[in-house]
Amino acid sequence: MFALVDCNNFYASCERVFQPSLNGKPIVVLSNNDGCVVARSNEAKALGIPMGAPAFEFEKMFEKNSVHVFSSNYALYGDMSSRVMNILSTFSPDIEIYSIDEAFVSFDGCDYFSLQNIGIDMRYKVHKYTGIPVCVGFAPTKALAKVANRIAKKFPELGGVYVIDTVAKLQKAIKWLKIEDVWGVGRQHAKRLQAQGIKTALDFTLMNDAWVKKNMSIIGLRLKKELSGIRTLELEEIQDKKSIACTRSFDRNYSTYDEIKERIVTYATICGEKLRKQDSCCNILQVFIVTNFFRQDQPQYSMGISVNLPFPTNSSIELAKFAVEALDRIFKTGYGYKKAGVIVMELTPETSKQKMLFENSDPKHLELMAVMDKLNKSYGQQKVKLAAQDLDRTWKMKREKLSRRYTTRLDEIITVYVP
DNA sequence: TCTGGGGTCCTAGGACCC
DNA sequence: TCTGGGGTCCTAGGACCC
Repeated sequence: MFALVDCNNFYASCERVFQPSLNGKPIVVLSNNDGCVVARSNEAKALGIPMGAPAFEFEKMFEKNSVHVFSSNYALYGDMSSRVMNILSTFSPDIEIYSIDEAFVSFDGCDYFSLQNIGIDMRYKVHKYTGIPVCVGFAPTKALAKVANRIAKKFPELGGVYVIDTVAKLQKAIKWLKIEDVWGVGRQHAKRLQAQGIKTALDFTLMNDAWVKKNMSIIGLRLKKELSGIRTLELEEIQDKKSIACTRSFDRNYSTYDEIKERIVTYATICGEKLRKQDSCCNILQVFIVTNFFRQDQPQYSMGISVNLPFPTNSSIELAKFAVEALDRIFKTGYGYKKAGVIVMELTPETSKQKMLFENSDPKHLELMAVMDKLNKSYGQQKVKLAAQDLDRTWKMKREKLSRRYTTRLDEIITVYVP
């Protein structure tokens, strides 16, 4: 059996741990630049605030309903996540961290244990040690564990744990689950399936294999089996990333080459840091720039370009150089740019770097980057920069409602008043 | 005025090879 | 006049996830 453990309204719950007075009150957490709503407490959901709602459109509504608004605090969420995952690892050595707020845990060979009780214990310990509420769903396949988790979340009277361990429960669950809520069925597939008269996960499992294969590829076919109780997905090992991206919207429209160039260099530097963290080099680098497509009154332009590097590298200096060369080939004046990004691909391990005949990554950079990474780790992100970056720039991203980094910075830890 | 960011996998079709 | 067959690799685009 698999367990799927999923934190409830994760980002909102993280904020609440350190401000318990907000329990029972509506909370939303915003994306970068305080742009969109990316997390909502149950109370905020009940107010009808949709996922992805643009913050500026809802400002008055937030105020009227006393919604507590937070900028995203990834230092906090990342640390809280690893605490939760550590606790889950004590229940079984076989765990797959599926995202920042959920994990699959394998309980194969535990036939004589009560999974219900294990689930209750997981919930208790995670909440006791971190303050984060979670729900647990058990089932024989991953897709069904997702379903079980959904049921645990949807029906609070179950106590946050649900086990699908009989045919009757399986049938009942997939009959209850609407097709558009199935894991792996997005908007497009849902539309096409509904057009075929498919309303529930059960209907889907009764479909013709050929149709599923043709319209949803072998992924759809696998999903169909999973929902019927036949295992096709196993726990996955943590693997190195196959591509790494740094893409950001700007705080305003940028129109000059120099402004964009500075951003591109910074994004390339960040890609370099991420590459070095997993000991990879990249062989392809992609750069894109786009104007603000919400502004129909302004001329639009978007362009990307992908460059095959002459040698694999993870040196920020070299990546920045190639990124600027790429930018030069796509930048056009006369537009207000709103977003840009650098993506690195075809990653190969640092250790198996191929020596090229004529050109190679500068070996001196290896040590230099190691020193840069070390300094930035001790003194804070982006303390040591390339000269092509804006040295005065501190943090232009809009983050007006940022909470403290309670768990990762000594100078920001929680204050306790003793009367 | 203001609208996020970072990933994965699969397929069809074209280019190319012998 | 008649004009094969079987591969591989790459890429763009589409779908999905959180």
